[in-house]
Amino acid sequence: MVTEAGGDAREATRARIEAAALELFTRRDFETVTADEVADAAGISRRTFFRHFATKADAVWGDFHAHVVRLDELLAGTDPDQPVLASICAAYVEVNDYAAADLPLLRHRMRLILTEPALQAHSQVRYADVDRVVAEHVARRTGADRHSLVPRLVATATRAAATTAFETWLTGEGSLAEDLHAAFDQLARGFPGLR
Amino acid sequence: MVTEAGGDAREATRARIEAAALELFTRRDFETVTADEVADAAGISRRTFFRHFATKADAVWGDFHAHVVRLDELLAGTDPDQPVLASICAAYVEVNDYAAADLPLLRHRMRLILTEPALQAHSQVRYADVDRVVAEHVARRTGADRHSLVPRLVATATRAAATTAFETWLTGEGSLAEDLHAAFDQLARGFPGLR
DNA sequence: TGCCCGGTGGCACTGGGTGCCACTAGCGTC
DNA sequence: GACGCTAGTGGCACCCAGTGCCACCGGGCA
Repeated sequence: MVTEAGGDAREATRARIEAAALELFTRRDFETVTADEVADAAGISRRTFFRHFATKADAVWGDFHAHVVRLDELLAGTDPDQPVLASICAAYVEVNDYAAADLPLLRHRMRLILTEPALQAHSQVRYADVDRVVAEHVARRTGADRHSLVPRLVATATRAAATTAFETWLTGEGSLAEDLHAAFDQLARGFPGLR
Repeated sequence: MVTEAGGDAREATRARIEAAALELFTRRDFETVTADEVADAAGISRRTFFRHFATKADAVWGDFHAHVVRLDELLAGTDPDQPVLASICAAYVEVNDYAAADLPLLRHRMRLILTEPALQAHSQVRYADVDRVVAEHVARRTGADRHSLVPRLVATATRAAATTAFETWLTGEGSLAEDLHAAFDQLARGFPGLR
């Protein structure tokens, strides 16, 4: 294989795989596309595909770990006077603040993740990291043990809010930030009218 | 195969598979146990295993569909004067009201589902049915479209509460009903102290 | 007896994922 | 220039989940 100047050759093939995967998965079903086909489309071997992505599903997620790290940093840097829920909402909005040019890509990606059963299932594993980070933030702010009810519950409930916001964003026309704020607002007010 | 008097022979083998699977998965890891091993332990062939359960993971869940149906009926039969969140909480408590003798089994099952990554992932698919049922209930009660923000959000958030309640129940000593009420209470009050 | 039918077992096949080995290109060292 | 090192790759064999197909076997029924 030709190594194109510098050590970012690996990053380049990774990006090529990612693009090929997203294109194929969007054009057809996720399940009917085999790893071989993605590898072919990306111009690499099946074995190499699984060296870059542990799972077929992982190719859809891009560098999600970087997002989690960023979310963690954002949460750690929030104003202690800001209400906890508001700080989580702000961090979610910030970490999902994509440039306009990247929005179509994000739409494709999220549509896949929220629609395809296999990817829906896989998302649970990825979101576990998010939950851990948020629960630790809540624990820091409240002094509670991070394994106790409130930190865990806030983490899973806010993630539920974020996921639902993504769903409404996909089907609607508003901005993602608006939808996130709307969902968090409902959550923080304890669903007014339903109590 | 010997057909043991009546048409419930199928149900009997299904129960045998389920017991063998739970026992093996609890004793070792879920992933390291092969479908062949479960089939052997249950005294049937691998092919028959997959006739009773579409997935290795499904053997852990028992007849979950019946639970969803029951939850749906409970929600449909709730008092219209009762607050919506309270009606969902009550339905969750009711559908998880196990006899004391069945609690150890439930603990094993839930520990597996909440601990093993593969089962965590699979749970997302099963819980999608629960979310649909709850969202429809909220839509009925509020008059909102069942695909709009509030019904969806209430469904995912209450499920998050229920899941978290199961986690605290597993690690603590309280009753499941208590933990469910505690989680729903936090949720319905919008997390007092965090706003 | 002949027929249907539900449950079963065996077998071959696809596809995801892994371990192992061999090859190559780049790079520094003597 | 020969040497070794390393990162990235390809190929191959293998394991395992899940499926389609066919053959068998038992019980009920005309």
